Amino acid sequence: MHGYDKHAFEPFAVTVDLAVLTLRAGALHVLLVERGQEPYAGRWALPGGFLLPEESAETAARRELAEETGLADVTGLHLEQLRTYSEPGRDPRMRVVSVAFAALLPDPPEPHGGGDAAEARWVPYDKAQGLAFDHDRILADARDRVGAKLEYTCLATAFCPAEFTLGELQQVYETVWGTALDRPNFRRKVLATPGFVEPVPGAARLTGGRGKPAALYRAGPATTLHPPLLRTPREGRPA
Amino acid sequence: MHGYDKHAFEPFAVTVDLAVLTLRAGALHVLLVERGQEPYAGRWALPGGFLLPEESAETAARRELAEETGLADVTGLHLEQLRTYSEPGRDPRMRVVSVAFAALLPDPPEPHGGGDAAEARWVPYDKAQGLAFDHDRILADARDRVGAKLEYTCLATAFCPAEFTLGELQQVYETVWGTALDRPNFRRKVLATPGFVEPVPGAARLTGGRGKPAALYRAGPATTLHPPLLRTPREGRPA
DNA sequence: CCTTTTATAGTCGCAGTGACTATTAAGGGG
DNA sequence: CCCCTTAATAGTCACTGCGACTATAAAAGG
Repeated sequence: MHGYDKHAFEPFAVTVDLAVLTLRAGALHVLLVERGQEPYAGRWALPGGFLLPEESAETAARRELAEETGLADVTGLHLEQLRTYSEPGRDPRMRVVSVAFAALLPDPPEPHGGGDAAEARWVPYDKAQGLAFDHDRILADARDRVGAKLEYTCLATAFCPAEFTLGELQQVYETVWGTALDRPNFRRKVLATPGFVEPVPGAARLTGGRGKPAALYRAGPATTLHPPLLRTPREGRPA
Repeated sequence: MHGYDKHAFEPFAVTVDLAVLTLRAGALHVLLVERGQEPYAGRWALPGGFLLPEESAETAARRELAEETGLADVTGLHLEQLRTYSEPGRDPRMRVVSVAFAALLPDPPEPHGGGDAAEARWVPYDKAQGLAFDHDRILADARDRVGAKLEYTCLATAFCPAEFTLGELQQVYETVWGTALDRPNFRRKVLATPGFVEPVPGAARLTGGRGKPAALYRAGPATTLHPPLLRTPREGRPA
């Protein structure tokens, strides 16, 4: 009803919390910071902080992302607003409303404890439990959201560098979903989806490893996948 | 970084805004209220209001929903958190962070202007333009979200009464998506999806109209649709 | 040279689906 | 009462997307 002029209103502290996700060594990792103060001193938590007076939540999230990762340029990175957590009592000291974001990084830098001396570290998703506040829930929501959006959007390319192989793209799906995918079928599906990826014309090659060199692709103009790349549980195959 | 103890923080006003959607006469309608005060006096806006000190955003949204619709019991209604709008300047008077929700109603009551004398009215979605604040955008986001979730969740039943015919369910899809669907195919698809709907055993009948009476169904236990009910394949190269 | 490894190409069969036709069960008008 | 209309329900058919699988190509290593 927006009767600002008639009703008194309670002021709230507004923060952003970030679930910064990346892939390291074939496993999903999340950036955590160690809390130096009460409450939850010594516990790990998602990076985050207060909104400044002239910032939107998105702006604040991107600022925190830059501070926490130490990356010079975070403008190209995918930021996804998850939802807002506003339960009374989620912070024992005061009433805090927090807007949660997921951020997807292709190449994880070694983090420095940003402005606030607290240590920052990449932690495998499965080991990231017992976080401060309601951050366990936020992190779980982030993974759910990202996993779901892989199905019907081009979000997977946000985990990849500018140029990538189809094998790397497939690893994104396999790692986030925790399932194995058939390589020829994945390839057929991705290439059949218009605008998902486009080949890098200057031919290919990559991966100093063994085997036949793979062709390079970059993200295409599409944002949504038609038809979607559906998750179908499949037993692990002998790799 | 949650350095509450080190940094000063700005207090914000936190509100909820509701896009209350329903189907009347085969068209999507939204509940709007007329503003009585500046800014935007005389303009239509989405219902909403401030969070009370001990309320979560969801609780506040449900309270506002009850006040604005005059419904005695809103506990069964579907509330969907959309996103949070926090751009500075979205309210010309003060810094307001607003958590937006979509609410889905099966049977639209005639609204009374809730607590705040302002008039409330059902407006066809297509006519709801030029709203106050950034409510045009919130309303568009609500429709996008609902339309998308119809594809892969059971959300459509939230627009239907406890018992409904497949024809009514199909009208939900057709109205929200703005496309016509083939009736036999829709029927086949819905019945083939386990847990989507279940027949009301006491046989059927409804709709005082002409034609063969339709069987009645109620919502099933499923929440997601496997496989999804995809919208008419729209090919695209956006941008 | 052969083996291993990884990328890429192609085949086969089934399930889901779009387009369409047919049948059933009501009401209304002559 | 008969017939027309209306709407729900049943069934057909061809195409396609996809899962499962096999085969070939191009590199590195021994």
